[in-house]
Amino acid sequence: MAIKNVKEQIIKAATKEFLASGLEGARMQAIADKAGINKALLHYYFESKEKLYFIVLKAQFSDMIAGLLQTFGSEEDFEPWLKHLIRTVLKEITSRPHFSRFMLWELNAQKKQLPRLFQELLKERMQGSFMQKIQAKLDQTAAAAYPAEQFLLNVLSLCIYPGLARPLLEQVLGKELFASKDFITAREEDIFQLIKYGILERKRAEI
Amino acid sequence: MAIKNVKEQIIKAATKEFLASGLEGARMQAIADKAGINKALLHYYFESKEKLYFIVLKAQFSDMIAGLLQTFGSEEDFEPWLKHLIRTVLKEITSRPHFSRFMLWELNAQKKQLPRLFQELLKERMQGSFMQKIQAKLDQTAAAAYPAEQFLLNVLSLCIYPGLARPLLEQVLGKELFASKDFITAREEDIFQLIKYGILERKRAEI
DNA sequence: ATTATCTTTAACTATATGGTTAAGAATAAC
DNA sequence: GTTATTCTTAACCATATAGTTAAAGATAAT
Repeated sequence: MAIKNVKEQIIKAATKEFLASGLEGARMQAIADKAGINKALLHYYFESKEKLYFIVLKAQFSDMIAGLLQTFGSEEDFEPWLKHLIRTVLKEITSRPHFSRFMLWELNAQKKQLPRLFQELLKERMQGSFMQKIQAKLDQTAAAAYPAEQFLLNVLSLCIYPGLARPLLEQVLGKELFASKDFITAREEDIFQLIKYGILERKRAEI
Repeated sequence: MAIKNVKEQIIKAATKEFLASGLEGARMQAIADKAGINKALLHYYFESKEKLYFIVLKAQFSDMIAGLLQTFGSEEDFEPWLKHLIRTVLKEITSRPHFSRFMLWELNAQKKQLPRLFQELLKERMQGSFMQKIQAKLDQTAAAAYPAEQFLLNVLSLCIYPGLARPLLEQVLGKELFASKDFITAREEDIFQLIKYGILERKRAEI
């Protein structure tokens, strides 16, 4: 049976197309081409563009959330936990080069449906309060009472933005930078140090 | 003569529409509506969607770059300079809520034209090497030899990402957070502290 | 072999949208 | 008052694209 194979190929192709071009920008013909089939067969398996779109999206959300939430809640001391966290976010982001870009764009364009879908999946996967866990981790350290929201913003910003703005930054910083293999590992270490010293040492200095 | 008035209104409307929806997603009818005129008059003043698009874009790029480059090159000591820099980036970003989002999306979609336009404007406005100035500033401090690229990435990430991901983050952190007036000022201070301690104290600790 | 399922081909419909056109109305310039 | 410019109306064209359809071919299941 070639069924599942083709369905899988369609989803794969559709994922690429939707993440690269959004719902409006995506072309059903392009999806069919990428999947190596024709439009008629595409509609034989999937009713409409919208249906296919939400199937793709749900899968993407789930994958992403799964990897992240697990790491956020892991039972480690602060420093190894932070390192682990940074590495995971960087890995999840770089392994899905178009996902965050897509999210930021599409969450604004399709403002009714996507936030709801996202919210549902978050609730489904998240047991207990997520922010409280982060706060608890912080409270084990010299940075006790440092707000978990700021912490989360810092980690996400530092990990996600560079990959997001890569095409832009390459114009300013030069094409070579991001291409270098060491860059991500160097970046990983730098983010760790920045947050460690930026939060812990600041608190120590304040006392 | 009502000419300039209408042209201005069209540009204003087009800017909104293009930044919100991109080149493909923007609708000429929507631009005409927003400008309070009809499609015929729109084409009476502007040949085509593409032409209008690039006029809008060039203006936006110029505005943005102007404000930023000035601050980056200002002659101040490190700490006031950093504070000034962070404040300016935050201001430029929050005053153009759709611009960075648009850039990240569209730079990828229209990959030939936009980077070239961006590059041209950067060269035009930038005298002397931009990164070298940043490095010079860093070298005045305890963080001498801290790479200017990492520094720039850190500042931009921390300032730009939260505004960018706001709709997403509000799902996780709650709607109230960003709405609060103090949030931006608190964020401004936190970014400053984070970079100051994260870079300077780290270097001191390493010695 | 026969049947059910999968797949292609190719023409077709419906709709949205960028852009045009021509006639005329309103407004300014002279 | 006459002319040139600005603006509206409303119909129109061309094109792109989501989706359909019908007929036939290929492949697997029985």
